[in-house]
Amino acid sequence: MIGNVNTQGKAPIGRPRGFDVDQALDRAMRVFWEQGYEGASLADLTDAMGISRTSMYAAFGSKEDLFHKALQRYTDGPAAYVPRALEKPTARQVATAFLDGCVRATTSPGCPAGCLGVQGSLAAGEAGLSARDTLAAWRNNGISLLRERFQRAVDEGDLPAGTDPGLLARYLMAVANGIAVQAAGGATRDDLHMVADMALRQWPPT
Amino acid sequence: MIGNVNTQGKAPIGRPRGFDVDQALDRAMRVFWEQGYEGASLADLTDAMGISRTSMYAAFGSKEDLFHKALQRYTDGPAAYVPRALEKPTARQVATAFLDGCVRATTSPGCPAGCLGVQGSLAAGEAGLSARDTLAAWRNNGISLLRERFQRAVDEGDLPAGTDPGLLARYLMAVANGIAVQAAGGATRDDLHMVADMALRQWPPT
DNA sequence: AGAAATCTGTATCGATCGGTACGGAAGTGG
DNA sequence: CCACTTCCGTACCGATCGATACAGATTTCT
Repeated sequence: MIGNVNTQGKAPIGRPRGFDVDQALDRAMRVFWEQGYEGASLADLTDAMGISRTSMYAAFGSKEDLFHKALQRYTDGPAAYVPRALEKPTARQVATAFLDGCVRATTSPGCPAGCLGVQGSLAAGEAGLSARDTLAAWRNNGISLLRERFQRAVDEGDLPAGTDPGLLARYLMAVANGIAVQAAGGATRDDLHMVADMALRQWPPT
Repeated sequence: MIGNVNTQGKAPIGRPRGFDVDQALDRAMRVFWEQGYEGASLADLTDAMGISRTSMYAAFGSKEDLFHKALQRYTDGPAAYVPRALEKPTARQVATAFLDGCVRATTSPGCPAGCLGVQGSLAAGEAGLSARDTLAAWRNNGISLLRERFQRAVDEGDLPAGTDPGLLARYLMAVANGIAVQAAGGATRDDLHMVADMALRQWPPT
């Protein structure tokens, strides 16, 4: 009855879904974020989502599918600071906004500490290998986005000629990942903000 | 029959152990390193150690005890670059040796990629909470060691007066953790060495 | 030799894992 | 009304989880 408005005009035939898919996905994202892919059991997930196993499988396919959809939601939600940072006018502002967004996202009150893209599945047994590889690709994609943005900055003269955009991108991502690890270990937002500032102190002059 | 030499002179009564404790612990450390605490099952561990479940429980107590002993072995082995770095004469050399050792340890051929202290249990379900907290404390202890060393450097005039040793320490640990995450995702040693160099480019002047 | 102590392999424990079969409930179309 | 479609709760699947009971094997001490 909730949240399944059919934009085609007609209501879908059959019994309507009894829960809000987006809300359930949000709850699942939190659980994966906090406990990791392997550490989150079906019982943990369905309890948090407020639905039964059957409903979860019918709506999302499998635990792995659910994880992928939760990661997509994470990308569009808590990790939306990444595309926003890429739009900043200068490379320095991109870097600053990226690390600032990372600090905020990994220390956000009411959300699990750390980054789903890091702690979701960093090392895993056989059951979690797929999730691990998915997250590694997710992080590498972030590096690629930063590299392309910094390449553009070099082409535009915003960064000095001869600057290695790939190195800047990997450096920033490494610092962000380190901030995420520290956040997962309980570091405060102020602590990590100072770390981010320090990491940018030697940014190439414009 | 192997490797249980009694340093007290007398052999212990009862049937002697049929395997080398240190070697078995080394194998277990590798499994935890590669698969994480929750991702490493008893079957994975005992298969790698070459012993039965019973022998493992008799010799090490429990999975959690085994993990603690494996972490201690990791501290004394692959992570021994930390105390070595702390002994360097200047703060800059400490920082350089620390990050260099981190890059080497997290990209060592024949060893799992990444750092056991990070990926052993970063996010976990109920079963892995103890391991997660243990590793967070382990990383925080590393920060404390660095901070104390940098405080000494400030006192000795090796670092400029007014330098925040705690910030330097947390910054270095964050970079090291980020390097470990990148290594777990497949970054090469050369990639990460350049990242480490860049992270030190703005180190306070001596 | 015989008692005592320790180690090892098998076989198993109850609990939980991810995933599913099935039937009734609840909505649509005619 | 009725046929049809879909959702949901229960109950259950085989497999695996960490951990253990037990008996036989192997060693030291007396």
